[in-house]
Amino acid sequence: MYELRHLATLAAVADEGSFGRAASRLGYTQSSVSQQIAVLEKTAGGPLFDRPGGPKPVRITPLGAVVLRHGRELLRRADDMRDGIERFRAGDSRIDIGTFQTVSNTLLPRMIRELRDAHPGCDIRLFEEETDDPDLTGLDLMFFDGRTGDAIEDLKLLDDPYVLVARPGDFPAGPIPLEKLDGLPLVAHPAICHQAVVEGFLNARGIQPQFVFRTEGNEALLAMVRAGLGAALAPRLAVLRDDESLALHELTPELPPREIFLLWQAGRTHSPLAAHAIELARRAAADLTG
Amino acid sequence: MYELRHLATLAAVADEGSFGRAASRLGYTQSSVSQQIAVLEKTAGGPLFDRPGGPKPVRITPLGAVVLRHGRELLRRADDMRDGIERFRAGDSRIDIGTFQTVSNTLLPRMIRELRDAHPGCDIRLFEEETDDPDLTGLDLMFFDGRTGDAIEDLKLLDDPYVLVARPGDFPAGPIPLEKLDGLPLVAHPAICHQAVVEGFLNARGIQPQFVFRTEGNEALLAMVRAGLGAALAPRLAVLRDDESLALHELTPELPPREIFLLWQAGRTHSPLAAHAIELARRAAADLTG
DNA sequence: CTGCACCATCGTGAAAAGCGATTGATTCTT
DNA sequence: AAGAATCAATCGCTTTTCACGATGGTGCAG
Repeated sequence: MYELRHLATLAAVADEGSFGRAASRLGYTQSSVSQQIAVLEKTAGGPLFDRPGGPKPVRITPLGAVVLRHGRELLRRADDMRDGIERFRAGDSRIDIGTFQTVSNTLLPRMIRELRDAHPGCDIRLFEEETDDPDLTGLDLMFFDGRTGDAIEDLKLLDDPYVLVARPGDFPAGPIPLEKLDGLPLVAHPAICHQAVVEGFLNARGIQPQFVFRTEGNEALLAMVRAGLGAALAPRLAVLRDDESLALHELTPELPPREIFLLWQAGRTHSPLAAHAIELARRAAADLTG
Repeated sequence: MYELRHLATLAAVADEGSFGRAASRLGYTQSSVSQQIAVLEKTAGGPLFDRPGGPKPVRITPLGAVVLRHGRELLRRADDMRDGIERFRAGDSRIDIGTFQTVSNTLLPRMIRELRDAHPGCDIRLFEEETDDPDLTGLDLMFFDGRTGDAIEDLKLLDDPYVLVARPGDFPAGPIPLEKLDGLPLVAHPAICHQAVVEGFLNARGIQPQFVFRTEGNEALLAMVRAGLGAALAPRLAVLRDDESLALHELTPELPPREIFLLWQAGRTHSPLAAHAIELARRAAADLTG
């Protein structure tokens, strides 16, 4: 088996025309270089250099030229490999992240910005999908509002409490008793993911709001509220900014908050980029709640 | 420094999904594979595989994937190198040979045929040049009618005696005394290389033939003899085949024979192809004289 | 012939490779 | 729930390789 170390020595000898000079260039002794070339010559099956003797430079043989040509190519590729690994370790690589709407509007922008600042050359790819059954294949990380299967590890980022969003004046200020929701016309997200959990919670208590409109789009949801179609039962973070045309009411007792997790395939060792992304997501979530 | 042996092990583990299976595939023990991967992981600066434990297969990490991708490329190139060296050693390569007319017509055809038979894939390139001062740069071997500089080694192939070529009946059969050449109208090669030596030899003895025509072309030379322009003073091998229209006469005393050598750059280690070519030339020359 | 520059070789010590046995962890089976 | 099975890590040990310094031989120049 040829080894890169020997090929590097071969190239140095060819460059320098002398075993001794090659040795000092590489930090070896002359005898070591001599032995390395001898090993290479045994492997190749013939002499790689002609040694004229005396102060004349050694000259590559035809066989040596063949080995040298391939060897230099190999050494160049090995350098490429070192570079590639170095860049990967520096975070200059790719990360694929799954997300969903609320996260895309709240956590993600800040996290992406910070990640790009820290790793200018990196390639961040986002996949937005609203589903009950997250598919992590091909993704390094995924935001999701719930825990899932056992081949998946998670980090809980934050609790996103449910609130009632209404037009100012429609409800008295302050928390609203849960029973008031019974029969109330509401707009809401489709009954998937955590929305289904919340509605199950209400049903279990005999509270049955009247869902008059469902949409995945947060903006559409709020527009319906402004239009007077009804109040919205939605997670707090779905209401992006302070908006004077909308009033937010806590509920009492509280509904089970939507829990937002960051998921990844169990047992996976993260790339530096992914590890950093997890930390940034954690910090962004802490800032959002705090 | 990364080593090819470790990269081969890495690839085997990635293929097999198991240290132990990779070990038996490569003829190592499991512990050896474990250590090799550990070395690679230290070099790369992080884990290359996730080990779930138990019968689950190990899985490559993102960092491992980077190393593996480059490693496979390196291993592929190393295989190419082995192939290249193997083919070279099998003689499946190139040889550049310098020659001149007489050799091209006598020794070379047989030698080339035998060389191609022995090395079907080889690339033989011929460079025909008539000169006093042979230039071996870029040539593996060169035929020449004389020894030359000190940076050149040679193998004497044969003596090519000078003969007088005439029309049948122009001279009595048998050897011709050298003095008969004095004043004789002759056709001959240009006075270069060994021809110059021969004419110097005649001059030193006060013999001055009358050179009525000179040409490099052997066929032209013989055609002039047939046409009756004069006899030809030429090396024996310049007269290719038995030809009833021509009579060959030895000379007495003999002229210094043209010596035909095979030359190469001094100290050079020959490729297998060149070594074989030398041997074939030697044998062909022996057959020609014997 | 002597000095010089150069490579090969030898002996030695250190490092690495490789192996067998054992341990510890995890999963599958019963 | 307990045991069997699978698998990687680790330890102690031997063998091989690596690297070094010293020495010797060789071709060349003064």
